[in-house]
Amino acid sequence: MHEIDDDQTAVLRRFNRSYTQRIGALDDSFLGSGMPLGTARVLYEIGTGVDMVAALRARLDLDSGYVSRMLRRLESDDLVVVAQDPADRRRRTVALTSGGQERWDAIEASSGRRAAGLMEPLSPRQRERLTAALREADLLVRAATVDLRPVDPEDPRAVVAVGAYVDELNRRFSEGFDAARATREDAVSLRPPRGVFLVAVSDGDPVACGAVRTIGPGVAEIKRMWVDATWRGAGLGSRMLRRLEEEAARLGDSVVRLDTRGELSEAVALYERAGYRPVERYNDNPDAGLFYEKAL
Amino acid sequence: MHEIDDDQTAVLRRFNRSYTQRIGALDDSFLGSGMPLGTARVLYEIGTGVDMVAALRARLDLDSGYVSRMLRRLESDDLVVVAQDPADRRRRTVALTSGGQERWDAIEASSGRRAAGLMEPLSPRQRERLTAALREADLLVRAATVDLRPVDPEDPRAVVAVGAYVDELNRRFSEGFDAARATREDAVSLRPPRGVFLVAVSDGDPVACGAVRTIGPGVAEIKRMWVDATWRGAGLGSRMLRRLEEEAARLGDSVVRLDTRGELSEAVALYERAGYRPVERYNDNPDAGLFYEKAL
DNA sequence: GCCAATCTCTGACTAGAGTCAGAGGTTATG
DNA sequence: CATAACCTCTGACTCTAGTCAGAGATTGGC
Repeated sequence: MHEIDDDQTAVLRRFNRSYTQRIGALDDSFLGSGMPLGTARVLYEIGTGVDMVAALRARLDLDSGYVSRMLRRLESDDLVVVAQDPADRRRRTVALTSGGQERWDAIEASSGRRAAGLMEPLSPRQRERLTAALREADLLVRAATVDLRPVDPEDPRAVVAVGAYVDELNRRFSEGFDAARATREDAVSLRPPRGVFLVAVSDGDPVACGAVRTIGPGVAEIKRMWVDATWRGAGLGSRMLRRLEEEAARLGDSVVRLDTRGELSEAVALYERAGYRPVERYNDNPDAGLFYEKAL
Repeated sequence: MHEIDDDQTAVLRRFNRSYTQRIGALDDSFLGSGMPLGTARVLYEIGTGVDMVAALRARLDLDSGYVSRMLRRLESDDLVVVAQDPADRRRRTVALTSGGQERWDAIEASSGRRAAGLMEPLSPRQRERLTAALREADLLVRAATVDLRPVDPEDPRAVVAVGAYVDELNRRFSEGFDAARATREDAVSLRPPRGVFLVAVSDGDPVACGAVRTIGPGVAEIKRMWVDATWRGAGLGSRMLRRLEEEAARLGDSVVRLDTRGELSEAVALYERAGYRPVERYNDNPDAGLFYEKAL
């Protein structure tokens, strides 16, 4: 790996210190709502559309008993209603009551006011600088902390990612790719022991995917490379590619191939940067025009 | 005031959310130390050189009883020694023991490792982008959250600030300005009811200062404008100037004057941007070559 | 149709963070 | 030199956050 500069970690740590001391106080806007922070966070998530208790727990990474108790409190304050999910009666759904919605709006407004208050002392130009810096830092911090995890091609997150991938191909080439067919195909070849499907998940949402499978003795092929449009430029593609190569090695392969097409210029640039070299057509994929190979 | 863009607060809030969820975990490095976060923070501050219990309390903004208890715990773990301050025996001093220093080093190292771990997935170029963005954000966030507060010219913070101001003049012009004399003069004219002395304090340290005093019927004069070199470019100077003008108005003045010299180009630019216009020499300050005035 | 797995809930805890009221010694001030 | 102001400490609390063990209802897989 590349060495990490001490100055860089120092900047991060310095920022962390000043930030938690100052803006960390933004969290207190939750406190201004008169309920404990944990409870307010739960209410907030419900307001943003999380409608299953299990999803809530996964999102906030909390103990089930703890969440249950907080929901009970919110219920007795008449801010949410919890009901049985008719589809699976073990599960429970949550929703804001009208009073809960009001409270949510109030939290939202107060949080916005605090953010505005923080920026208030700055001149318009400085605000723009701060906003730009935070936007950049946000993208990179998020990108650095997504985890690439192997999932089954039929896992909901994989299905969503492939759906987005196919949508994009259709938007760009309008040639009628079919997401359901893609998933059916993937289910055959892109799972152990012949292949691996990886998704990059951030806040529970898939933001990138990629897969690899063995197509011949010692030869692997990379498929389904996709990065969400808002996440490009943060190095997610190359990270995914690197991980897929590791997976190929683990499958026992020493050569990696892939097909793509010239119009996907970001992808092509990514592959070439990563050391892939053009080769002759090695399959009969009618949608592909360019073929690449790399020896591991 | 200027309107604050909703998009800008949205960026700030989005950043805040992703940040506290991800890097906020940097704080856990304190937790890895086996002691509660509060206690670890206290130990950390002592290690950075805070040597008075009172300073510690002010710095972390904690209840005196609470700090006392944490110190007791650190003492019983043989990490710090608390002793009476001989100069003022109500006060107590704190220092790390050798064991405490070891522990501090360990916390420091682990915190650095975590920061490095966060950056590890990023490519060198992305790391540079992240570092630059955080550096910029840090400066602006700090600048936005300093508070400008009126203090007595003999307040230690004012004395330190004036000292830095005089040092800088001496470095740039080497004409033997004298800090002690400056403070003596300020103590006469730059305190209520005739004048006001403002310091910008960040983390307990003065990072900018400025003062205003009435020098004639309806006429105020601005003095001691200084911004710490590492804090320039964050709008602290114009904020200070604006506040001083408000103070002048409060003193009942409607015209503000000031003197400076052409070599102080940043200062001159600041004044001109703020609407100050050159006027004839209005005093006999031998160190000044330029004179400005603004009607409020 | 049984058994294991899943989801949610309750009860019983622990530990950390922080507040408040005063006691006791010490120093500035008129 | 009395008195107010100051600094630190102890005791007695409150509130949150979070954990753990199981009970009860429900569902999926063989």
